[in-house]
Amino acid sequence: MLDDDANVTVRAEIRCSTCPVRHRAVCARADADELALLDSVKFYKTYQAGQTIALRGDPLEVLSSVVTGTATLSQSMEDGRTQIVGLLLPSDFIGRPGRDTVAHDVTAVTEVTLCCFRRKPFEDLLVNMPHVQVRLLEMTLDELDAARDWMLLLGRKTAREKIASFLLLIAQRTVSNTISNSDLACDDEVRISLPLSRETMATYLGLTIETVSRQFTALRKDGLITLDGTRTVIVPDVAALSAEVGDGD
Amino acid sequence: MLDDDANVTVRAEIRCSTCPVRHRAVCARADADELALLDSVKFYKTYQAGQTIALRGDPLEVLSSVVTGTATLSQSMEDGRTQIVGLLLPSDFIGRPGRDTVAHDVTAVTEVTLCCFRRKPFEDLLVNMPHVQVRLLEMTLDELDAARDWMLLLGRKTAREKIASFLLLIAQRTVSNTISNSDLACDDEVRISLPLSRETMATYLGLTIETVSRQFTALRKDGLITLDGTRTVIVPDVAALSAEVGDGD
DNA sequence: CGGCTGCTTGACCGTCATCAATAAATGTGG
DNA sequence: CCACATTTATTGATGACGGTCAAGCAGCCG
Repeated sequence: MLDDDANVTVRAEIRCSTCPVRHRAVCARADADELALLDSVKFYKTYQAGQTIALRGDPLEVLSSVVTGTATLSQSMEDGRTQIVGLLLPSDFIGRPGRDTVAHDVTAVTEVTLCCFRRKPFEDLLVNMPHVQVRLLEMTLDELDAARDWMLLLGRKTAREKIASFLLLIAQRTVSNTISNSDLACDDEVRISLPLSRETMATYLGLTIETVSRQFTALRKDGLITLDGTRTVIVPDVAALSAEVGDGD
Repeated sequence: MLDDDANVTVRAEIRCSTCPVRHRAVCARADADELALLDSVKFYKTYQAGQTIALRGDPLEVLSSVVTGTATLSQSMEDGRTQIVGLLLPSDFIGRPGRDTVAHDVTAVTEVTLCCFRRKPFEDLLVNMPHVQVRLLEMTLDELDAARDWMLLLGRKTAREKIASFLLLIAQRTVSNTISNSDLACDDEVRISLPLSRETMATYLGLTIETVSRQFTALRKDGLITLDGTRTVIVPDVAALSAEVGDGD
């Protein structure tokens, strides 16, 4: 995992206390002692957009938290069909203590900075960091819920519902990363800047790139969204878009 | 959760030491002290096929392990479209410490016996049961992997591939529940008795009941399976069926 | 035996994938 | 800064896979 071709490794360039994901990542509820432990062993790595961070089956040597940028977890079939099975946004955790190989391909879709720990030392430290342990279980349970919600989308939703769900998901996550966990309910229009290309969205939603494009056009023609360039979506009426999702998300 | 209409509650009718899931459930690596703690607070409940075990949004009062039988986790949309997001077979855990409401609908598909714990006491005990805590994280990570594998199936696989994947999944889980975790690679034919109806399979696979039925027929005509009644499938050549899956599962 | 439920089969149709051609955005070098 | 090349996105034409609607069939139990 975390191959070193053409990416930068820096040891502890940021103090945890000023870290942008300090209060949401796996260290969220770490006390002073725990934080000092983490701080002493952590290091940063940066990957460029498009770079592979890890491949399924690789030895799992490094665990990490996303500090900035967006990465994907994906699963592929022999003939090339691929499904993104997880979006990794700032504060999300990569890798799992107790496993020795990587379970899914990890790819940077924008420039990504990771806060890294070597796996073995981290696992050893974990015993003495009950708050981190609890937080890790909590985050894993959240991911499980998210994965299961996505299963409903993949198995049962129409292309239009998938796009609407996706836009609202990104809107929600953007809002809760800027403002402090507020819900997205304001009547104002919302500007979303998409971290993903049409192709990546298609891979995430179980669609083709053409269908994604057509649904964007359709939503635009129906006045539910406005496009500013290709990567910025304006949602004039969040409630109206929510009505397209098909369930109470 | 765990409403009491028409189901049986029995306190500690089985000793943990003779429990069929003792070595695979959340208690798998519990030591003598931990097991004694669990034993003193556990109780059993039995649900009939078709009964609702819990509904999304219910207060989460009881956590449990499946001892015998099969249950499903499912997620529904307003208009009734439903996706099964998890199969619960013996040893699987239901509910999550740290949450106070049920996240998904839980339904018994056969008669189900659960080994139950009231949530609050269980959470308190958890602090003193490190082995249980670790096992719980491990099981949650396994579930997450399984959910993500299923996302590939739901998003990218054809109906035929879905059915083949499902049959092999059940075959694998049946084998590893009888023989001790051996892999299913024997050249002999394998008999699978399906715990699910066509309808439930469809809900699990993101298909309709008609498509499931048609694919069973197609696989039968191609000599990949034989049906004995409607609930028993004989796979004469596991490798041949595996070739229909599309990836190295 | 009739009625019920669950499964299979058939006919038809819609959604989305596929193939293909532009068009727009992005990048590169002169 | 513009011409050109390359990637990314849009739009169109067509068809296949799986969904829908509907009828028949099989097993089960009173």
